[in-house]
Parts: sequence; C-alpha cells; structure tokens
Amino acid sequence: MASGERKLWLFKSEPFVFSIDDLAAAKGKRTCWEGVRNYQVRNMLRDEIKKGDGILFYHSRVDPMVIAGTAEVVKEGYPDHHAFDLDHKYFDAKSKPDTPTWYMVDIVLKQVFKNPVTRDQLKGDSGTAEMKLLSKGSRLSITPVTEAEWNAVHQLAGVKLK
DNA sequence: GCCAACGTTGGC
DNA sequence: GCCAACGTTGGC
Repeated sequence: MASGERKLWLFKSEPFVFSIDDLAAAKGKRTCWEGVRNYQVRNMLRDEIKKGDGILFYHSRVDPMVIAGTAEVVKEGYPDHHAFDLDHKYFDAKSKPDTPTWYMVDIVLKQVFKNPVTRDQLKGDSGTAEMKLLSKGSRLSITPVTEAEWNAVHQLAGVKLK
C-alpha cells in the first residue's frame, strides 16, 4: 500500500489494563484490540481502519498521560468473538456470530518512544493542540489523527521520520 | 418518539 | 474523589 493512502489514528488504553509494555511483551508484539463497546468506535473499527494504518498508542487515566509509542494495523475489522463467549467479560447477548455487533482489529507494535509525549506537551504545541484527543468531552477510545499531527507528535518525541 | 434517570468515561 | 459530558435505558 502506498504510504499516502494510509490513515492515522490514536488508540487510548489504560496502562493498568493494557500498556505499550504489555504489547511489547505480547507474542509477536501483536494483540487484538478487544472490548470496544461504543458504536462510533465500532464503526471506525469495522469500516474505516485498514491494514497498514498508523496508530499512536496513548496511555489514559495515569499520571502523566502520554503518547507512549506507535503501532500499526495488521488485521482489519473482524467480529469480536469475545462477545459470543458467555463466560467472557466482554460477552454481549445481542451480538450473534451471523450478525455481529462488535468488531476488533489486530495491531502490532512499531515503536516505544524513549521520550513519551505528555498530554501537557500536546496541549502546548501548535502542531498538536487541535487533536481530537484533547477536545472537551471527547471520550472516544479511538480518534482520527492528521498527517500533520502525526508528524508533530514524532517531533515532540524526538523521533525522526523518514 | 420523548426525555428523565442512570451508568460510564476519563480528565482534572 | 469529583464531576462534566456523553451514551443507554425504559416508562410513558
């Protein structure tokens, strides 16, 4: 895929549930992004997020809150089978295998930032201050990111982009 | 179909 | 721990 076609996203995770270090320790540094139970985010997972898309990995609800690194989509939207599993914490009776309600994607770790970018840095930098992540009331666990924001985040992290 | 009550998210 | 901003639920 040509790099110009890829989209960019920010995925939020509470690091005490699943951190970028957990991703680094996972088999193949890969995981399924499970448990999304919000329709707007579901639609993104099902329809918009494609293989090869770039991901900023954000740690929420910790001090400090940071963009901890990057990942990439390796498998696009497919049914979240945990919703079918009666014993699983993400079980949802309204989601059926032939008409799944919930979706997930698989991601693989790309880079752990040596200098994670804090939320305060994002707010203070003109290149990132407009990110959807920072907008008041935005509680979505996945938000789109522009190429310019992606570049600005890498600059703040002290990472050179090719 | 409206909307009040309730539950959850997540920054502060 | 607080609470604003949402999303969902359920009575009518």
